[in-house]
Amino acid sequence: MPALHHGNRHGRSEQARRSVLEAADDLLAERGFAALTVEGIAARAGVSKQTIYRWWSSKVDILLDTLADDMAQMLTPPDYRDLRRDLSEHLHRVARFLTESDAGAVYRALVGQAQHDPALAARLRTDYLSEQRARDRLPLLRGIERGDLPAGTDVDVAIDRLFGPLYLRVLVTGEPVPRAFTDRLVDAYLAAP
Amino acid sequence: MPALHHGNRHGRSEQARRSVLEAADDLLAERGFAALTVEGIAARAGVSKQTIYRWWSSKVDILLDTLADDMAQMLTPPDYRDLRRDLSEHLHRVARFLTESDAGAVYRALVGQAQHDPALAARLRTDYLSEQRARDRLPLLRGIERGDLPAGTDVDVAIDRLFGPLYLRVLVTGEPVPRAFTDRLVDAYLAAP
Amino acid sequence: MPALHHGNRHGRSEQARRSVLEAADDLLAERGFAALTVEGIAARAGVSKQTIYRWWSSKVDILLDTLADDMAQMLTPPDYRDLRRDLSEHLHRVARFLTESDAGAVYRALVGQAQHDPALAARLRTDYLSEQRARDRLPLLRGIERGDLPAGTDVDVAIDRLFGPLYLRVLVTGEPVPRAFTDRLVDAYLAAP
Amino acid sequence: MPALHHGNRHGRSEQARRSVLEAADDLLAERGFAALTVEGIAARAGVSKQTIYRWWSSKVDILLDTLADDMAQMLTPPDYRDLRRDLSEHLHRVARFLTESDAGAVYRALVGQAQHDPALAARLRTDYLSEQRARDRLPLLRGIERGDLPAGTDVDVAIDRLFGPLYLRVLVTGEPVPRAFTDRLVDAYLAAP
DNA sequence: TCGTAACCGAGACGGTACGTCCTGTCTTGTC
DNA sequence: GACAAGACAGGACGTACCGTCTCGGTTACGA
Repeated sequence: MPALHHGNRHGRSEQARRSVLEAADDLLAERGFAALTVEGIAARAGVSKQTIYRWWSSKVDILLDTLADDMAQMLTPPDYRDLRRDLSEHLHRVARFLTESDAGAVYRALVGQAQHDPALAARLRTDYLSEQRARDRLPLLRGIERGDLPAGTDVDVAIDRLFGPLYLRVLVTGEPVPRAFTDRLVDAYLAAP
Repeated sequence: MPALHHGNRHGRSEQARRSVLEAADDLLAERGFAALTVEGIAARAGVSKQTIYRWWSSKVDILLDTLADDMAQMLTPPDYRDLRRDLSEHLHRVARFLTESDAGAVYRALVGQAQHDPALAARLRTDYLSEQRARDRLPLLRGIERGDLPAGTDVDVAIDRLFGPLYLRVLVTGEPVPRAFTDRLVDAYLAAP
Repeated sequence: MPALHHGNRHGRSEQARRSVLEAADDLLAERGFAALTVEGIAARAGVSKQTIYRWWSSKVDILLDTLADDMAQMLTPPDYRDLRRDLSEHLHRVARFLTESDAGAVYRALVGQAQHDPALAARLRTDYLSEQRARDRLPLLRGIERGDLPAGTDVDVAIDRLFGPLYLRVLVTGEPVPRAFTDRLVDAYLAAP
Repeated sequence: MPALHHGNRHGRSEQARRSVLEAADDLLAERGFAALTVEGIAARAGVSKQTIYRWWSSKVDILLDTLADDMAQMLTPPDYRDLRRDLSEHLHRVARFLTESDAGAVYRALVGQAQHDPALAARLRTDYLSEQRARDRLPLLRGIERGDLPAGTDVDVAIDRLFGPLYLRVLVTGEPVPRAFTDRLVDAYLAAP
């Protein structure tokens, strides 16, 4: 394993890749998406622009790369074998991811940018949101299996009802999303699933 | 009354103002937010860049201006003296506004941009979203007054539950928002208000 | 007699005219020709741009106006009935006009600008330089009349020989033009007229 | 030796440099200094504005660059071992340079602009005029060495007397500068050196 | 062991849009 | 009818990034 190298015939430099992703993350957190430029990332990462364009197509592409691992890691729902608790915990984690984590800031920036860029929107959906949707379904599917939810439950509508209000606050109104709020959404859902 | 004039000490040219707003609207619809430039708007509107910068601070500022009238006009909830029908109709109109109208495209672009620009986010909230929130409250307040809803109903949470799933589809997943979906949200809310 | 008025049916405002000429002069002296703008003159003079364009065609036109009186006044050669003294004194005065006076600064700016603007060059020659040339001829013509110079003396070449070195220093090399230098030119000319 | 390349870490593109200088020269000759713009030069040269600003600070800076070679080449005095002939020929060449050559047009434009711009004036003097002055001194120094001129001759005043009338005609009066005129200046100088 | 291929940094290149400044024209209402 | 005020279309300014390109240096396999 070549560990850290500065370029050779055997593949890209892992060091350069990490520097770029970290620089992009840092600059996004420090200055925001609007002030994020490929030139800035290159300078911060100590990397040439060419190296960036060799491996990524744009600053958005870099951000998508930084997101890949984090989402699966942070947003996999727990399994307490208790529907209410599973939902409550998962919603709370999603809320914290979106509002407090660096990865959440990247996510919000990408969802924002997707409003201007249909190609990004499509890519986000196929590569990221569909996987997240699959994770979000898990607690509900387990609930159906256990008989805590009726067999015919429309899981997708359930997810829209549970997570929609959360996204509304995060993306539109900017209101905080405390646990009391997410728990109330769970209550409302369970009262009329 | 000076009606249409060409700009003098007594104020700006109404003709120039309208040309700019229309040009911005058209270009957004035709090419999208990313391809929208102040230079392009100026050229399309037959107006100098200086005139644009005299009255607006950025392309975002222009778009905010195009939005002002449309929102109040398109998104005022009807009053059928029937809570279910009021909510159903209003949600449906909001859904159509967001997904089908030119003004909705402007709105989505601005919400997207607000993810990158806290100042825009703040301005959107104080100048636009709070007014819309006030309009959204009306059917529910009337329902409470009529006794169709309990006196202690938390109207804001109700709005989050009713509209959140809609925004999730529009801004994130890109799924369509048919009337069947919005009606289902109304059903779920009324089943456990 | 309308004395000072603010614009009316009785003709142009003398106050506005003076303000503009003074403002132009001051700004040229303070900031130089390059930083001189019609807008700046208007602001400094407390006059509208329209008023300037009503009476002058450009900033150059204003400067020409400021020059008109000064040149005749400052550059009329004295008559001591002594060729050497007349020439010495006149050359010295021209040198001081060009290097030390505000009007000289205007003159240098206009000669500079005339290198870029053939119309200005033509106007300078017909309206200003020809009159100055006529004044410069006077001491020599009087010298011929008195018999101090040969009858066939080429007065124009004489003027070129006497004043050319002076202009070379003022316009090109930037060297000072002390009286010793101008007197030396007179000596050289009189030694071989 | 990389000869012609397209610009990289090892230096600028010689092709871009030449294109810019030629374009500036052509445009000055065609339309004059006032109509010369950096944008116009960039467009004509097929070069981006950024490339121009990377290497030159203004259109004046470009023109200075075009002048460098031409002056030394066109204005080096000949050596016929004959003072009168050397001076006559050199003056005539300078006159033709100033009035007929493209480089002379550039020179006149720069001297004109130097009236508005002290920094340019200083740069012209240190980088160009002093070298030219050195060349202008050569015939006179050789004349002194040969004994054709007195040992104590003030060479600088001699140059002012010989060239001043020429510059007066070129820069101020616009009169032609035929060989008869320059020869007459030589005669006058040699009659009273 | 040395050539060679892939990757690296550096940075110049042609472009596009930015936001500012000034030009010269115009319109309005006052004096 | 001249004036102050100032909005207007136009266009050049100088700057910031974009995405592409070429260069010379570094690394490590394979001939």
